Amino acid sequence: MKLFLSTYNYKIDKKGRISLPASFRSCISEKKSTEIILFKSFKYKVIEGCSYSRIENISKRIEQLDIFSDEQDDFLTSIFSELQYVKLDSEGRFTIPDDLKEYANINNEVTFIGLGHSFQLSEPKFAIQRQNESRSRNLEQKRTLKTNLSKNKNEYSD
Amino acid sequence: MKLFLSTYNYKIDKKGRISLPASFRSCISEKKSTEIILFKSFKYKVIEGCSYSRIENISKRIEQLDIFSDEQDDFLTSIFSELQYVKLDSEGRFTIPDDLKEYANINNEVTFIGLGHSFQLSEPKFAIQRQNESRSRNLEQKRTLKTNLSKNKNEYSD
DNA sequence: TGGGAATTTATGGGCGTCAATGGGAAATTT
DNA sequence: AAATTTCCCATTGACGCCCATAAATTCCCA
Repeated sequence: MKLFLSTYNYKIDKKGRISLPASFRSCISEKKSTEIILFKSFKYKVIEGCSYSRIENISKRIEQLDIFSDEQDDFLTSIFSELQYVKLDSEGRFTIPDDLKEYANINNEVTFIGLGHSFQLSEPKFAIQRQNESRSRNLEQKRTLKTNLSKNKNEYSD
Repeated sequence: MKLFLSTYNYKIDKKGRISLPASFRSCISEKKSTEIILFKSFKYKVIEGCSYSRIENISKRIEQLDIFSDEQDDFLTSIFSELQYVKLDSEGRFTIPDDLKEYANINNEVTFIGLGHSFQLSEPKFAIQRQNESRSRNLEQKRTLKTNLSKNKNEYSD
């Protein structure tokens, strides 16, 4: 599976439809999938999205690995119950469910943010704010970043 | 994987296209890849580039961080959302996204600088300036060159 | 080893396709 | 029937694909 990358700004049309960025479509189209999964981010007032296969993987990890405390498990369970299937039309567009739209303060415009195996949908101004925040937090903690990135260097050929 | 080496000066044509140096193409063509990844350098007003497989490796490292930790979250947001897929045409050319062009003050001409596992795209005059600076810094620190090489390796690995 | 042939590279331009967006008509629902 | 959803078609600008060419590079063979 290709990774969800980059940032896109799209408009919601009068009928409430919005295009999933073409590069995102190719991230979920292994079996010409016409569905995505959307849910409320538990951290921020944004919508989280991913492919169905991602949900399957997370589910397996929770079952097999015992690394989650009861508390976290409950947390995850509550997230799963909020997952929604969302269909894409023949042009690759979809409609954001009302409750999610409200949760993320989304009106006419949406910013898609790629996060590797998932993506976020958010109100454009809030998206910029979040990107700035995480960038500056990363810069402040530069040393942690370097250590982590170079630690496993030898495992990879490039 | 072959390393990105050397320096090249290429022109942007009327349609906004520019050739990826042939030697760079052979660095990403493991599976006849026709995509590169571009993003704003964290350090300078230049564009950074690499192969997709390099991003996959970084992704794997980030995945090893705790799920839902602020650390992982900030990495995902600040790194992946800033990366852009850029396709090469059948002649090995690509178009530099407008926001990156603006960030690096690029107009008609571009200097490619090989950096081993990645490369940089910059405004030609700025490229010369940067090369002079780093050359003189290296001369000043001649005695500690060996030590610095291993240290710098990590700095440039992202 | 030299020098011409074949290939590759950097660059140019035409044109068809696709992406993002808009809107109407048919199908479904209440 | 009114409202919502699904399917189909339209538009515009950007981009991919194709073909072309001149310069540079590599290859080959005498």
